[in-house]
Amino acid sequence: MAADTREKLRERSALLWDEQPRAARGPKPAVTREDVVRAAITIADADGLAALTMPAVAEKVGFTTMATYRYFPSKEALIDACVDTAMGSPPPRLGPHEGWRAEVRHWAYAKRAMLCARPWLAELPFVAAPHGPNWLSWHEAFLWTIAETGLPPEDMMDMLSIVHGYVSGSSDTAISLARATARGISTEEWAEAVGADLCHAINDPRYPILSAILTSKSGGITAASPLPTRAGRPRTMDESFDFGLERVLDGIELYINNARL
Amino acid sequence: MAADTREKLRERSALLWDEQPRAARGPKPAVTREDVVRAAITIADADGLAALTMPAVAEKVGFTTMATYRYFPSKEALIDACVDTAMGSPPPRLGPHEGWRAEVRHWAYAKRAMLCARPWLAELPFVAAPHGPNWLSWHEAFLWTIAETGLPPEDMMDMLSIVHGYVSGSSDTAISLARATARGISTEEWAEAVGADLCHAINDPRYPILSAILTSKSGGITAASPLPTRAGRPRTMDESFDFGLERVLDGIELYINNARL
DNA sequence: ACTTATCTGTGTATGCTGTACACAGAAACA
DNA sequence: TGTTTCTGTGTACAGCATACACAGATAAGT
Repeated sequence: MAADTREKLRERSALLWDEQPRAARGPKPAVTREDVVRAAITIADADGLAALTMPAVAEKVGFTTMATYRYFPSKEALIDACVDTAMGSPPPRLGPHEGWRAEVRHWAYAKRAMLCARPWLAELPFVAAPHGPNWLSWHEAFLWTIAETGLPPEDMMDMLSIVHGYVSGSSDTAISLARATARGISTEEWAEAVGADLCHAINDPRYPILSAILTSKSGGITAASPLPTRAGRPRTMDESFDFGLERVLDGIELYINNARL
Repeated sequence: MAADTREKLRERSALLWDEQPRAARGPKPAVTREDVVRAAITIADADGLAALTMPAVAEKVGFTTMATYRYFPSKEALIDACVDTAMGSPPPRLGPHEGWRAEVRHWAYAKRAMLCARPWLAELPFVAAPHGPNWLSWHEAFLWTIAETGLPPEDMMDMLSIVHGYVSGSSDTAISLARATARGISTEEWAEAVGADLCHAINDPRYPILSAILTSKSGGITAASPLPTRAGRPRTMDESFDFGLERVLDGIELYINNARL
């Protein structure tokens, strides 16, 4: 790795973690770094990550494009700060007597809700990007919920990886819908666009099972979920997430119970 | 949704699915669409998604930037094709007597390996993007493995969502490492960069549990895994993935067994 | 109070991107 | 032999991230 790259990463990380002392000389900045981040987040919330440009941020804040660079050395550094701020704090835990399973469920719901509320967060690749205080807080909150199980540290971390992985991975459809909604696309139009490609499978010999599922009476694309649902007991997108989460929690619970023996 | 947007999506989808008839008049194209896609994938493999620009693709193929637009109407459409091609075919199943659990495990490993082999795939957000033949094939392959359980269609689709979610979500660390490796960054350097931010938790009162784990004798950052491992039984990144997958499969198995009653 | 160092926001400029458009030549049909 | 239609090229433009130099503002040191 070029020393250049390493230095840049260190600088980005420092911007997230280290309070920089206020400059002694010179005029005071017109706004704070927090103001710039707030403006950037507002833009991303409204018009998506593609609209988050340095000129747009500058205009929102009220000064010239280049002035933004007085607050953040690069767009990457600004986005780092946006991510950590937009992530927010993890939810407060339910209570002391709820048990780890309810707490983990609570955490997972909150994480999913956070990702759907700010769908642009999921567009940012994890490229050894600096992780800030809030990112660590979410991890800490999960570890707290699982600590009562008495699992050894490496198991706790792996449980975090499981639940985090399931939540972020399985929410991509919901996030896609959220992104579409944020841009003024109706749920029906979104479902039509997503479902259109699935329909290519129908009657295609390469996809016998998918085709059977999609044409079975229990299959079908609904507005609430592009995945097949049974007429009598349709499972919405959120219900599918819940269903999957319970399976994951079952697996974790089984391990915990076995580990206690 | 603007009719414009919808039409563009339809065009992108058509490019993935519909064989366009060869033009009758005019000169024959110098290369094929597949050649263009191959060149683009080569660039992305070598230098990441950021290096995948229209000029770069054109130069690789051997003609002018604008000629690329004779093959794909937009960069988005080109990337659609790259994604589907780069994903490749799902692995052949193990055999008729291996059982669903071994088959699903096999599928999950293959999917993870595919994502790590082409880390730039994970950088592309799922924005109601068209899904091509290979994408459907991976789904079909999974459904095949789970079909023998006799679960109803909606359960099969949800199981797919669970495993797909876990695999893609929990592989982000491994993908990040793969991306770094592809760019010539050593594993040690990568681990140092990722671990640096975790270390901020140490002795910070906001992260008591994380701090305790990181400073415990079983904690520590190793080259193979930025997550804590126990000295006696270190769990590498891949082992953590396996461990988590087995928990997920346990949860699924429990449901299947209960459903059979 | 005056100098001087230093910081802020601005203006200008550069190289890169995706892509629109018009054109010249080539290939097949009439 | 036109005529049509498609391919690859050249030119052009708007928008992006960002480098650089500058003017004015500010506060520390004298």
